[in-house]
Amino acid sequence: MAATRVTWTPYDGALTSRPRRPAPRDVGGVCERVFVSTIASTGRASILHADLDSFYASVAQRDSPWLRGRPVAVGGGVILAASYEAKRRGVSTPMSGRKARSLCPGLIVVPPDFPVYTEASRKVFDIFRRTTPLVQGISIDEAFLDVGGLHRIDGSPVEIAARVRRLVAEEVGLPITVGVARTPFLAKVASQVAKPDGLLEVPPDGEDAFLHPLPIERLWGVGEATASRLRSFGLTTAGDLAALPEHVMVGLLGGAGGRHLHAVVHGLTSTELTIGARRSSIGAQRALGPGPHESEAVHAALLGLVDRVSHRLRESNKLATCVILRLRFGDYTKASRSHTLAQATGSTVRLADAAGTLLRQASGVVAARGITLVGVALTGLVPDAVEQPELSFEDLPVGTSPALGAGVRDTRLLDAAVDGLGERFGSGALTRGSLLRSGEGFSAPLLPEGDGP
DNA sequence: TCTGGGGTCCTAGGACCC
DNA sequence: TCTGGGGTCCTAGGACCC
Repeated sequence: MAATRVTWTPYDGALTSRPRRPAPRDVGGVCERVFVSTIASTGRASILHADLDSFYASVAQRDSPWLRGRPVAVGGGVILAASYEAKRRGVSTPMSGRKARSLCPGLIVVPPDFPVYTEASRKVFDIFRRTTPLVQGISIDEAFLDVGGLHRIDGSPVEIAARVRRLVAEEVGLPITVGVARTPFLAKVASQVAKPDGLLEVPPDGEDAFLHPLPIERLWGVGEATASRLRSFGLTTAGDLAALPEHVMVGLLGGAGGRHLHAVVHGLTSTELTIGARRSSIGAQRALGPGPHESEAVHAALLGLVDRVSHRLRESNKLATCVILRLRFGDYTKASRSHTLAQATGSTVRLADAAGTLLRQASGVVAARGITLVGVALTGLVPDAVEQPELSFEDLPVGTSPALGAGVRDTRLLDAAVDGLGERFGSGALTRGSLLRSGEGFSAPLLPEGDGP
């Protein structure tokens, strides 16, 4: 630790410009625009990991001055974020609201406000992109920045990090911690160590001194299961792991995990950022409560989720080739079922059919264990070459159907429904204006409005 | 002490093909 | 006809992250 340097003061020096631009690199994907930063010279600490502190809670304290200095948590049934005043009293995430209140009497719990977070995040990422074109977003509140070859700003990485912190404080009003190191992994660990509201550089010649005393849980990627496995072998610090040869680590954790962790504790992870990589899955899930739940209710919830994810799928101009059904049960065990489609699709009807089939296939385990959560994920995403119709359900001259749910946007769903009605009752007599009721999902017979049960 | 919603990546077995 | 190895895809599950 002695070799690390902590800087707590903002940088106010003059700025000069020095533009450089990375070359795009084809990584084999279709229409991928992936940039890999190659500017960071090995041997220099020029990767920043910038991480907003207790993001949601900090936004609440920013917007409601009376919350400042008090223990604040954001969430409801589950704590999504806790201010440092609350964290010091033992509140953490994810934790039930009830437990958090019992640990911290006087805790102020406020509901989340996601549009406000999205806007704050956008402003912070604007600051990142004004700092360097090489920004790799990790989540709504953290990103890596490669400042080894700056676009407009000069100064040492630590000076730039201090400037980012000052700009975020001045322009967005939020505290942010920055770690500076030679690799993204080390920068990430540095920022976690420096929290809250800190700045920590790990100089290249001080990496082992910084990393090796840390408990294994501090290593990015080591969670509860891995940590307890390692501790059962008497391994408690990063230095303990560094003393082991790679093949022993592989024996303990398996191929990829062992090799990765061995590389991590020897500072051998990549120095590059991956920028522009695209999402590989789209999912949604819903907790159903303790239950029991009727199978129709579970099916209806699933259809609502499919509608949501298929809408997001089309919004991002993609098609999906694989549908995954996720289930959670009363005893917190989980199960999943997946189905690969013969052809990629963006159709709510086809995706709903696949998801519904998977749910029926899983009905045995659902009945046996008591379902408490249902989720759906779409993977195998490919670009959609065909323009999707922009019509929304609300635009169409039909009344919404409770069975379809509000916000069904796939016009092909409606077409299929109309086709179904036409087949059943003869075409011509029915229009969209006389849609639609269904008690059992999309493949069930459809009845004209007013004729339902 | 029972926990929400959004993701990523890895493993392992089986099927299938060459 | 039998046997083997390698590669890839599919499926289910698990770990981890914020």
